[in-house]
Amino acid sequence: MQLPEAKSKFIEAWGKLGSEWGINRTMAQVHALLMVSPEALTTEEIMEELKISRGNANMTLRDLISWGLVEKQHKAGERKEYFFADKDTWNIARQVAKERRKRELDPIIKILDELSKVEGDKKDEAFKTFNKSVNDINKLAKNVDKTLETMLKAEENWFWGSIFKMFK
Amino acid sequence: MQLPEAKSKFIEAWGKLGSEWGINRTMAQVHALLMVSPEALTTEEIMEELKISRGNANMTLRDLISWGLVEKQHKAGERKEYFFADKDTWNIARQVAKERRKRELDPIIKILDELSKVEGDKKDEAFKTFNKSVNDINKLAKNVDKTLETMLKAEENWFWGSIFKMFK
DNA sequence: ATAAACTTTCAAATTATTTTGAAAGTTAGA
DNA sequence: TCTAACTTTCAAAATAATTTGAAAGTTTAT
Repeated sequence: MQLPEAKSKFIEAWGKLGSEWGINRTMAQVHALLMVSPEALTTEEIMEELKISRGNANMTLRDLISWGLVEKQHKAGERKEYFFADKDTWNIARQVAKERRKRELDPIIKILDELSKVEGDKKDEAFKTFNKSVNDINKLAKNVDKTLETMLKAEENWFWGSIFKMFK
Repeated sequence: MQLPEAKSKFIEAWGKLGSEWGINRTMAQVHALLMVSPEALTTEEIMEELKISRGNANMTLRDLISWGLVEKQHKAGERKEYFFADKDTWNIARQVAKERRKRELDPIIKILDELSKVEGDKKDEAFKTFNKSVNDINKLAKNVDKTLETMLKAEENWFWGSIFKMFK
């Protein structure tokens, strides 16, 4: 297999994985492309390589920037914007964990907290089951939340810091 | 807030969370409904409660069974099938991790292994970057895979076993 | 063997998500 | 200021995912 073929396989696979995990396929593909590009790319180049429209490229890049996975670069004497992806997988994982925590975990914990407070007849099986399930999920979610928080400040923490070295 | 309202909020929230993580909204909702139901439910009851069609209910229940989250039950002297969800959050988490590992992580590792083998000009920046990114992701994926494997047999392992007790 | 009770299938309809592309907006330099 | 280079927006179009519902299939009891 040659590089160009390998590259498109990688982009395709990353796009598929993303879409299976609720991340827009194109966003994952643009990210994949930038991850294997030594140089920052222009919108034009990305449109060209992935055969996507200008609007799509623009929106996707903005999203990637808001996820903290891509940054804009400017080259001296050029008007064009260049886009560059951090290639440190650990940073990427941390960044994704951080964003998903903020966007999805935190909101559901808020709801679960509310639902934990619902009062009812302690003899009623329906109420008992509801209560137990909601409370258990809430506990699990809070534990995941705490674990992520610890993870995200790994550098400051000897314990997780040493666990993470195992993953590098 | 009363139980019926709380129940629908829970079902709605679980459905939303599912869809954000690539799990069909209806599937997550049916799962949520069964999680708060002390008794096993029939297809009819599920259709009724969630206002979904028979076909949808049937397919969704089959999916949930294939995910290992729901099981069929039969009541003596009845033709109807009843559906019941495991309510132990830790089992649910394990089960989901197990399935997603099999369905999504394993396939991507297979692709990454192939792409790791691609040969090329070691002076070429494009090749070097491709190689490094693919290899790094591959390593991370393999570590996640190993960690999940260990997690999934937690009971047999003193280290993770004791970590997990913190989550129970 | 037949009928009633129940489950499964899947093509077509619906709904949700993503993508396009042309127009509007912005910026930098002459 | 004006214009060319570049970026952003967003309504409409295209695509993808989900859902429906009626027909076909299956099972059980008589």
